[in-house]
Amino acid sequence: MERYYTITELTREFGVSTRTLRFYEDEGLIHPERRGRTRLFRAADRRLIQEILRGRRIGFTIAEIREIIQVYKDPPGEAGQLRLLMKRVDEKRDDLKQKRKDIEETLNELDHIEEACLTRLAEIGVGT
Amino acid sequence: MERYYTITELTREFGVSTRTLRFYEDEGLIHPERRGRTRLFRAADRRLIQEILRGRRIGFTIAEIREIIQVYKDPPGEAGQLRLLMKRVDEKRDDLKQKRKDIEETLNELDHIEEACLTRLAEIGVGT
DNA sequence: ATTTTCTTTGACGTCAAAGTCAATTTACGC
DNA sequence: GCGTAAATTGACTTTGACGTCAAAGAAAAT
Repeated sequence: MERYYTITELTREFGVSTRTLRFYEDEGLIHPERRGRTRLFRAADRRLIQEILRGRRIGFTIAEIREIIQVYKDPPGEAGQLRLLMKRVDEKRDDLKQKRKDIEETLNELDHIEEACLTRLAEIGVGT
Repeated sequence: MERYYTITELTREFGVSTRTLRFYEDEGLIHPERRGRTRLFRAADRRLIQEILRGRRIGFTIAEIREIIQVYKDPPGEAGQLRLLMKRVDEKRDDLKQKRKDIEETLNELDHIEEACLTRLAEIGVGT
């Protein structure tokens, strides 16, 4: 018998609310099993949630996340659809590369700020 | 006489609406000059807008962006404040590093998807 | 068995970040 | 100077992503 997770176990693990997970189900991102009305999350659901949250962290909308999941679940078979998908993938890639650059730059800025703080601290409170 | 930009020039350059720039002014992120009621944007405002949009792209809230701007404009002088700031900087750094990792992973996924598309395309429509 | 502790459902609320719209006011092109 | 295009302001609306109840049904613990 495969192990399953309760909803609160997962909320604790991932730091999200039950509302969030139910919301994701309403949005068609996950489909946990049911025993009666109670949701049973399997390892596959858990992994999917991890992916969803990763998407969320980098700013994907629910719709985008759903799209990606959809593509994995049932990839388009028709050539036109495939080309369309590749175009969208390309766009997303550019988007993410820009974001990565933005992040690098901001990390540099943060370094500068921290340095400035240290310098300033050394100037005033010479202790600690 | 220094050159200035009109609001629509900037909206076109950055792909945002006038409402957005006025919103940023309302939120105290920028302070363009005025001739009568009309806003005049200087090069400094323009650069600031670039930074704001960069912050936006990586998911900073208006409040966070305002905070960063504030720190540049008038860095805290008191030791406690400085340490607090450094803590916040550290947190942000962790956050951004996680995001960078998320992006790397997602870029990999996108590569896989694209490959799969190409393979599939080769299988069906053997010509272009 | 019954208390306590989840869990679910559904409806409504909220919050950030703008979008939209209407009614004026400029500014510009000639 | 005058018409037209652009800018401003203020109010209201929207959108996405949940939060917050309340009421009621199930589970677990004693």
